Amino acid sequence: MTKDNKSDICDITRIDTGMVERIREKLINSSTAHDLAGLFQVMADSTRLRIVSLLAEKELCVCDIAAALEMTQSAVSHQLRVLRLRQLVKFRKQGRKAYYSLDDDHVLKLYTQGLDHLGHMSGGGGHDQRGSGQ
Amino acid sequence: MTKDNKSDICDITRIDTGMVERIREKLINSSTAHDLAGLFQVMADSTRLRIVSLLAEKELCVCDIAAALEMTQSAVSHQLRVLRLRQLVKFRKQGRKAYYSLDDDHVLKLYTQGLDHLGHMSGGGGHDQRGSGQ
DNA sequence: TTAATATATGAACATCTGTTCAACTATTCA
DNA sequence: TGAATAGTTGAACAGATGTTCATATATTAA
Repeated sequence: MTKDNKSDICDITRIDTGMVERIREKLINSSTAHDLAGLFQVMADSTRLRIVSLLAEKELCVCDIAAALEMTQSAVSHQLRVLRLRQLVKFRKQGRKAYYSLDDDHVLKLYTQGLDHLGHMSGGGGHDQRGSGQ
Repeated sequence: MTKDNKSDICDITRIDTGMVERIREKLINSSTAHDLAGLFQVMADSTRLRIVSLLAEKELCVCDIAAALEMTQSAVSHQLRVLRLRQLVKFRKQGRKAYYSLDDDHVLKLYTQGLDHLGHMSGGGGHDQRGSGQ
């Protein structure tokens, strides 16, 4: 795809073929990269993150979440489905309600790790990470 | 979850406004949610993750990465730009080459935390997370 | 039973995203 | 100087994504 010969790197006459081979051994395999991208993709939406921030506190039903987020039940249900398919949340049915909660603490770790990174980026964290919701 | 009182939210005639207000206090604010989503979005692409997996090992120039990934320089440069804009990688120019490296260890933490989550999902990790790259 | 509630889901739509292609700048070498 | 190398970037295109709307299912209330 790149060039006709994969032993070529930048400078054909003195490319370190061995070096490229060595770093390729460190390369995450495509399948894992795809799965990992899928995981981060699920976390890469502000609506889903807001849902996670709520579920971090307590188990909630769909309509609770919809009310708190001031969104339609349908939109919330669609996003919960995405979170469910990736096993970030689990749920139990009770009557006509469906109570959702975080699947395990790895989700929360990822979430807080992300927030932590934001803090480091802005140079010491001058802004609230939690607030009025709007 | 006492149902004697006003624990029901969905039921319009006896919505627990107070409960919704309480959980709304736990809600991440929209601006932070947006920023965090942006961060995860950058991690939510297999090409960028493969770049990160390489840079986790050592500083590399664009053409090294392109060679290792068997992709065009243009495509890699575009993705490095995305990583750069979110401050996940930094770079230095040396001659006509641009050497990229991870900006700080938070990126790596996020990356490994994600891999860790994958391991937990598949129920004990039966597959390699690093491999031949293809 | 009928009506209302809680949730789920397919289709449609606008928006966003990753790669390719072409063109460009900047550096090095002859 | 001119040619080759390393890298960047804008436009275009195909594919993915989030919300809305309409509809469907299941449970509860009357």
